[in-house]
This record gives sequence, C-alpha cells and structure tokens, in this order.
Amino acid sequence: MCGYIMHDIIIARRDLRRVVDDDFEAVLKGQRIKSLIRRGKYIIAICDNGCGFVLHLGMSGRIAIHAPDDVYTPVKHDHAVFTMESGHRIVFNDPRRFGMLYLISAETWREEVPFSKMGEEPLADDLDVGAFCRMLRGKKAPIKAALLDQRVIAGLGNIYVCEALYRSGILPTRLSKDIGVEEADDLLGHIRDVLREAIASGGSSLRDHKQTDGSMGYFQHHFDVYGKEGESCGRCDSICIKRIVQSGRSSFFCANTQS
DNA sequence: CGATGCCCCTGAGAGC
DNA sequence: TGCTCTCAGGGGCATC
Repeated sequence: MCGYIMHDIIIARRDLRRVVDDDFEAVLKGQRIKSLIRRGKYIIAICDNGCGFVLHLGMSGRIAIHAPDDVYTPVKHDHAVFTMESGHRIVFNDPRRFGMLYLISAETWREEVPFSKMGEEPLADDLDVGAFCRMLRGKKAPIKAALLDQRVIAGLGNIYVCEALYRSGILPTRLSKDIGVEEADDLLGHIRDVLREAIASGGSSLRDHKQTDGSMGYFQHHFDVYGKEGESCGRCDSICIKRIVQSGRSSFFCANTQS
C-alpha cells in the first residue's frame, strides 16, 4: 500500500501483545505511506513526515486488503482497520492477540530493539556466510533454538527451521557451536531454499494464515517433516519421523537421515 | 551477558 | 452434544 494515504484508522482493541499507542490513530491519520519494509517477521511502514508504524502478525494474525467496492462487515478479532483515501481497506485480524502494532520514528527505528539486535536477512543478496557461522559458533544452545533466535538470523519460525534442518541432515538437538563451516554453508542454502519455496507457495496455511486477498497458502502440502510424527519422510521406506519438545516447541525430524 | 522456562490468548480437535 | 485436555506459524520477561 505504498503511496496510499491513510484516511481513517479504527483500533477496535488496543490490548495486543503490546498495547497500541494512545495516539496511534491521531499520529497516522492523513499520512501517506512512503515505503513498506520487511525485517524478519516485522513489517515497517514509513510515512512522508517521518512517522511510521510496526506490524507483527504473531502466531494467528492476518492482513486482508479489501477493494474500494467491497462491502466490509467487521468480523470477530478485527482489531485494526485502515481505510485509505482510495477506499481500500486494510484489516488486521488476530484471534490470539500475539500480534503487535505500534508507532515508530523513521529516523531511529533501526537503532531500537528488536531491530538493533536482529540477525541478517537469509534472502539478502549480500548475505555474509561467515557472519552466520560465527553466530552459530558462539551459541551453546541446540541448533534448533539458535535458528529460532532472531538475533542469529532473521525471520525463521518453527516450521521452516524443522524443514531446513531436515534437508540439511542435521538433528535439531545438535549444539549450535558444533556445526562446522561446511555444514553451516549447506544449512544456509537449505534455509534460503525453504523460504523461497514457501513464499512462492503463498506461505503455510495451517489454521490462521491467509494471504492478503483471503486465499490460502499451500506450502503445508510440501512439508517433509513438520507435523508428520509417525509418518515416513520422502527419503525413508519405514516410519522415521519423530517429535520432541525443545524450548517448549515441537521439533520434527527424521530419525534415520538427520544426525 | 546467555540460556531456559513460563506466560500471554483464543480456537480447533481429540478423547471420553 | 458437551465437557476437558492438549496443542498451535512468536516473543518478551523473570530467573538463574
């Protein structure tokens, strides 16, 4: 929605993961969105006058874009509605309210957490493999936890970490610091592949995720291990996929091909 | 400072 | 049908 002017903003619920600023609507109303930036799992909107806001979808959030001639009827958990001067409506819906919406300054947002500490973008053209290796070497946590840590590398979630580790043949329990340079290089390649494929498929619609036009993503049909406990992966004839819990989250892996 | 556990919240699905 | 239990794409905060 770059170039569009925010004509009206309605915040139906302010008690998201972080409380929506009291002056959120007042600051942004009438402003034109100059640029949209994605950094890790965050979307940053920057306005002409130097104000801006951050949006994070949490676990269950989604953004819907309605055409000007669409009849919009609010549904449960529609927490924020931006009506643009063009008549387009941008609706943020988030049942679990783990999402975030808050004001930032175009000048300083990069210097503030979480952005100041965030790792590199895995899909960046100038990605520094050496920096990734050093981050891994400096972590004594399991590789699974390291990859979920947004300070190590940006934007990976539970699904894509499981899938990338499977493709790399690395057990999620292996210690981050024990991952060799060659393995790290290979892992990074698989991380990039998984992300590119998932994006091309419109993401993974397990329950809440939908694209901005309301359509589903279909990368969930291409999972090798995620959510497949007790099944066999594409490389094994026998049942090989196990589930364990690491730092409170499920890890799925192939017991035969990952070590 | 780094690692870990817990918690925030709603809804879907399984099992009884 | 309805209750209870478990689990879910994330991240921040307290605690050690």
